[in-house]
Amino acid sequence: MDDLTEMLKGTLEGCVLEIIGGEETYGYAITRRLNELGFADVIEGTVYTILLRLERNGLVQVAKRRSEVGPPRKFYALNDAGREELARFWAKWDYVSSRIDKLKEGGR
Amino acid sequence: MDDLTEMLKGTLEGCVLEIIGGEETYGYAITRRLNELGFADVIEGTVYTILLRLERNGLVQVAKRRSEVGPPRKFYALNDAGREELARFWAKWDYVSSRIDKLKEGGR
DNA sequence: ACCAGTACTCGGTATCACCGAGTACCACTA
DNA sequence: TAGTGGTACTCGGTGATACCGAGTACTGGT
Repeated sequence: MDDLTEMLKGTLEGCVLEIIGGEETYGYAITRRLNELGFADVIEGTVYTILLRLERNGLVQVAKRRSEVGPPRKFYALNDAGREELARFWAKWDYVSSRIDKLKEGGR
Repeated sequence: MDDLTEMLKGTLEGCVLEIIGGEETYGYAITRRLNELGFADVIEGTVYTILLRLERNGLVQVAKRRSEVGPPRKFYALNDAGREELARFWAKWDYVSSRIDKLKEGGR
């Protein structure tokens, strides 16, 4: 699949929120997870900028812990504001994707 | 529904292509159509920038015609390149939206 | 000592939807 | 005939976002 970056704008951050909401995790692992999910071209730098933004916006709780296989990891977990933002994201997604699907089915 | 602009990036252009693909039409009417479809906050300026981009990228055929109710209209129709681009857009949309829905269902 | 894999930071870029101000055409009415 | 409202398009500039590239740094194995 060719370049998806424009279409991911506004949704990738929500995907990262969802992944963090599922379990406490860290940037490198989130990137791998996104790649597995089919977003093969999403790269570490992109995920880290999202994580820094989430932190700046007070949507996550951060804890630095040592790792046995490399440098320390910054673990992210959703706080209450993050869970609310995630709910808003899915509401928006449902709204937008249903309208687009309707348009696609020739909805008039 | 609150602000959708970020989520529409990369998809709004495709929606415009789809609308033009359905029938030859013009900017003002496309905006009204998008508003009806649920994209209530999409404004004329946005649609016109998309139309100019489509024209610049050689995806549409343009014809200026007089109107009985106002200034002349620029009618847009897809050419072959536009139809190909539209097909690519829907392929991307299907790909991305299915992955995101899977993530939403807790797909692991 | 070197290297591969892991893990994060940061300055800069391109693209896109949006905004605002401007131009202009037409029909209707006071 | 001047004004108003609806129609229709243009263009310079803004902000948000994903991406890029270079850099830093820790660990374990050869």
